[in-house]
Amino acid sequence: MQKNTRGSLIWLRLTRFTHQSNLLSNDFLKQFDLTTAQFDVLMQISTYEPLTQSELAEKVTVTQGGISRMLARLEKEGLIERKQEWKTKTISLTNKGREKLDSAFEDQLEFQSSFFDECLSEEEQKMLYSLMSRVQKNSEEKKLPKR
Amino acid sequence: MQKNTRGSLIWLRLTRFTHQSNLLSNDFLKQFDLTTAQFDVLMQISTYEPLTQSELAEKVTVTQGGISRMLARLEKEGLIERKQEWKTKTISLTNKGREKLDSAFEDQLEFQSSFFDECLSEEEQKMLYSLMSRVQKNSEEKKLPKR
DNA sequence: AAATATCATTTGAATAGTCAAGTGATAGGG
DNA sequence: CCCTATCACTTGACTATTCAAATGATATTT
Repeated sequence: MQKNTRGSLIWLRLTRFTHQSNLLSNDFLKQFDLTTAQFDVLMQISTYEPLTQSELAEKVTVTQGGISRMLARLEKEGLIERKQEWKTKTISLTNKGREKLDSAFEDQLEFQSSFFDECLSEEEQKMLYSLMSRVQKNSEEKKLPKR
Repeated sequence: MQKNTRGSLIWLRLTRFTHQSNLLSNDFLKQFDLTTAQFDVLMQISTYEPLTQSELAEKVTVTQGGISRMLARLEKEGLIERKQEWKTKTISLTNKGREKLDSAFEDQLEFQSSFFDECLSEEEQKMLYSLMSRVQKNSEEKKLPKR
């Protein structure tokens, strides 16, 4: 037993890194009173607004239920608006949401980049991006039975 | 606005992949009546048992509180045992836990590997492992203030 | 021995997510 | 005009996690 495969070792590194960087990022974003997940969602809304909940769910790869709860929280905080429009709800940022995102945007992107800048060369980062793009797309294609 | 940095793009791929592969893995492990997180914890226990909760928390990079709840669930299922021993609780697998882990082990490692085997060559996998090892170690060093 | 410090674990309140069943709005047949 | 199907969203029950405050168990100091 205990002969780990290369794949499982890569998988472990990815998992641990993602978890750790999320914690650090949450801690970093505390100054803006945001979480990493919230920042992610606000970014997507800002890029694609106006859009429906299902479209947004697709973008952030979260279930409809998940997005519903997330948006309920963001709405309570006054960062986004939902308008029932036809049988759909249309989502957009409020001014407050846009301001908050703007204030955090540059710092957060810089923060994210620092994880890679600190230990990889430009070339290596390109390599990593290209490898992960393929791996990520591949996983996206392995769809769950009925999502 | 909206000029994403390379770092933030890598970060997004990593996040999306990890999330997606977790879902798929949960779905896969359903046949063994396990979740990905539980498999991870059982693996670590099996490798290092007997060990204390704090040691385990360290291994799976989860907080003490997190490990406490996780173990409570696993104990309820009869997969692990906790013995108060001195001021510490010592954790070990039960026979049931060991059997369950054994039954899932090979399939799960194969499953994890498939994410990479399907789209990367051997060389590329080595590359990815080496890059991610550096990135992950780097993130581990950026410790949170007081963990 | 009593008071206090220290370490390990638990627990309350929260975020973030899943799945699956339920609700609301509208469109189309009968 | 009601019945039903269908899409979009919500909600209940659950896992998994965080942080921070509380509890337990033992060791030390007076």
